[in-house]
Amino acid sequence: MSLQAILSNHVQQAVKAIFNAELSSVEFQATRKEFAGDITIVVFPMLRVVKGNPVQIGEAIGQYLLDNVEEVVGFNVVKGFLNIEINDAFYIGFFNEVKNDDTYGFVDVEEGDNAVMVEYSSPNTNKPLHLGHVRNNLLGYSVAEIIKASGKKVYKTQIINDRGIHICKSMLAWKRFGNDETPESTGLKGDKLVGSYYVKFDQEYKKEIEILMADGKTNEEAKKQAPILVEAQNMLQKWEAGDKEVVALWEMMNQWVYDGFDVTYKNLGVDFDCLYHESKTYLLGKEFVDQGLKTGVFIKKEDGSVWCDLTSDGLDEKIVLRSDGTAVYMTQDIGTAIQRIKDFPDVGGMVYTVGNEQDYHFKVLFLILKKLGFDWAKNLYHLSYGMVDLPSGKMKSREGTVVDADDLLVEMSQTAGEISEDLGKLDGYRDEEKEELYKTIGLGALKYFVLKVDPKKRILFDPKESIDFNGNSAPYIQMAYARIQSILRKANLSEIDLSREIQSTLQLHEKEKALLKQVQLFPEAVQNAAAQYSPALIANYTYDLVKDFSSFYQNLQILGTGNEVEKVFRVQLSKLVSNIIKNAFGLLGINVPERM
RNA sequence: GGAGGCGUAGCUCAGCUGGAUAGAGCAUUGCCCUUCUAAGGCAACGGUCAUAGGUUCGAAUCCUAUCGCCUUCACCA
Repeated sequence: MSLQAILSNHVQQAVKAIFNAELSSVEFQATRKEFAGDITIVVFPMLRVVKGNPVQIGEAIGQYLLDNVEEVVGFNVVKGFLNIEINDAFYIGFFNEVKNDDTYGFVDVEEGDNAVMVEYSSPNTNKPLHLGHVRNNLLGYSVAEIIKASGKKVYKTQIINDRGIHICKSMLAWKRFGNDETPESTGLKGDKLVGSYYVKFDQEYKKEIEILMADGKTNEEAKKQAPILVEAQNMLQKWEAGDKEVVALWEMMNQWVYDGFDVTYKNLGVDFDCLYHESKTYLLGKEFVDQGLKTGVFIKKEDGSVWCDLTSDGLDEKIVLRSDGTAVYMTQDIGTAIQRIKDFPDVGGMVYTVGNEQDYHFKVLFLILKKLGFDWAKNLYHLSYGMVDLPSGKMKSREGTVVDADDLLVEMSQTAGEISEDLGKLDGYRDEEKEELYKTIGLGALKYFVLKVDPKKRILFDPKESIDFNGNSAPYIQMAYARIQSILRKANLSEIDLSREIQSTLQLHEKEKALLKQVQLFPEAVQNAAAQYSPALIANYTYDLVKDFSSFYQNLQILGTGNEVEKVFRVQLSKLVSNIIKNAFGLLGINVPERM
């Protein structure tokens, strides 16, 4: 039973015994550093059922707790705050319980029927991944891990946007200007190669528009009549008709892109359990549009287009099928969602990691699925996140103002290397070991930089200012971990008996107690993060814990002074903290080094 | 115009379901490496929580209005 639960029961009993009133809940908070005590009970909310002076009520309850609860050794009341002091024995007991639990605070997966599907990444296949995708991938992956830790089964997935006019543009440019270039012949990553043709297409397109406008066409006409665009549209029609040559080219170039993406995913440390291809699912939604028409969820207009009227829900009318009967984005997403539940019947909810520019789209999608009568539709969540902007504004692929994901990863580990060299940290290590470490540190810094920010806020990324390796950053926390590993090595485990129960004769320092209080709250932090789909919560919580530990441990002779029991306790406490760091960083997808 | 989001220290951000004197990092300025890793520690400086009202014992947090920035409201995806 948790401390809060114990106290909560007793406070309710106290209120009943002293004031003859029923208290439905008790409000707790951690006692602020300036005041004596460990945990604080807020008296104000009780005034609703107990009339009187908050200070006197607090005094009465405090006295009752002191008399009746073993763990309570003192109390004081400041205004309406009842500060309770808890004895060391409770914390030492708690510590003995958890000190050897390598997964402390992190619930194991229980197989059940409450699985969650998490979608993330889902890039277009005509451009390489950039920093915006990196944020998406890191968020999605981390949220998946956090949900897992909260006790649910998770399927990671993505929908691959392999259909539509944008692919044809790259294909066409490759045919015209490609000279049979391949990733092998050029040595380029496949996604980079295809991306370069997408840019090439756009350049040609602009040229042709200018020529047409010089001929006296209006801008609008020119945009529609440019030969290269018309040709791309023809190509799309051929693709939809199943033209062999076009489909073969499409398959080849898409494969190049997938191979390129796979490299980036691997470097980012993300993965997927299953994939959905738009080209294979875009027709599925139509079936359900028909069904919805019959049940009156949708309406058909004179021109044949199908709409969903959401005005009674405060939204607009939304198109779900074009007048020519072809599918739109919404149609496809309806189909994909239904298909996923068919494929994985244990899935009871889904999380979509998609940028906040699509907030409206998902609001509508979820509403339509509800109207279609799917009971899982109430468990859909749009994990919406803000854009990553540059000082110059938005990233735009066509204008080349993007921070390329691969380049950034290389830069990060290079920076880690430079800093390490300057500090002379790794003299004497083999080159491969160094490289591995630089990756761990550089990638960690990037991931933490992105994940520590509330998902819904936009991130400003200044390439000129490198990502932090100091302060509230992954390398700081990684270093704390590495130092603890160093302590554990030097502690000479054969001499110090780590498995020994810490005796009750031990006197806890104030800071040690404060640290244990935080440790106690960690599982709750994980649950909150899962409920809110927010890795930022875990990141900031971990930093707070490590910072407290660091400032404490800086002034502490872990192996030097004190008696044997204290020494063992410090080493074990360090070990516990490092376990928590490792597990928390696992939830963020960040590795921890044994030394750095 | 309708809808949604954001606005907290010079900069980047925390601040859980309302709680005590609003917290970190960076930057600036002092100290601290014969003490298991200084990517560190201690301290100073820095705030009208966009603005104005309201709700209440109590508001950065909830409500309303205003201002500023962003997104969205396509037979694009």
